[in-house]
Amino acid sequence: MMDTTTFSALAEPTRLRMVEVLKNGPLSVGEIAEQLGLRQPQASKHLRVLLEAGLVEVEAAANRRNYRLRTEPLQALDAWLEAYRKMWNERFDNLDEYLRHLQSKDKE
Amino acid sequence: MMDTTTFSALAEPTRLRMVEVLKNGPLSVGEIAEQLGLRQPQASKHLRVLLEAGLVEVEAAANRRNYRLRTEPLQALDAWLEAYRKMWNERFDNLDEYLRHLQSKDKE
DNA sequence: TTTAAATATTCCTTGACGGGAATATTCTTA
DNA sequence: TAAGAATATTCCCGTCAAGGAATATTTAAA
Repeated sequence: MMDTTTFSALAEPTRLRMVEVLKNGPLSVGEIAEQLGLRQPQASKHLRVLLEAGLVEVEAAANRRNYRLRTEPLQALDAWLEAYRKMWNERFDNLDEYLRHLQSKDKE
Repeated sequence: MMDTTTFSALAEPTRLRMVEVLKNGPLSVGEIAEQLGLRQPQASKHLRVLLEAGLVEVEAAANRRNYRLRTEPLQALDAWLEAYRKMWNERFDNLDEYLRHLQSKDKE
């Protein structure tokens, strides 16, 4: 069963934006705060949550701390979704079948 | 940009379990409550959140209300993940490339 | 070694969320 | 129409998360 940690972390709009910004590559706290219009302490606090959720990792570089996105939790999410993908594919197949049915009737 | 509603709804363990149980098909409130060991009011309350998040839909059948999983929000999640799938595929490609590199060195 | 920049942490307050218990609502059936 | 089953809602309470402000910590540079 899927753990809710990833969902909780991403349920906060600011943190979701952080993840999206980090998609383009690692950034320092200051850069993240600037891009999102946050005060530095709030940026640090949210990054801490993301860190504890395993969604980011840190690398200290001199004065700065660079945060990089980790894909593992997202891959887990992806795997969790697998079971549900079957659902909508299945439904699409049904629709597809129905459309074929209509079409064959059309020929008559 | 992805909406956080789906994440919020799934961040609650009980609601996540509800979604997973509903994967097998629609269930009434009472059935859901029973399967998850919940009191009926709590089940109704959580189902309301899922309903407002668009993760389930209801169909009234006599005395009962049958809740069915809706895949749209999950499909949106799936689409959102697409951008990140590229990341880990890319990384895998790099590893792959590296292994090929090692192998070609091996031949020397 | 003092100063300054970058980042993390703490304290405080407020608002949202979840559970429990009781009650209201809806629909069926006698 | 009254009674009962299934479900929804309300009220209360405790907890927790998030923002603001201030401060601590770490590291570089003068």
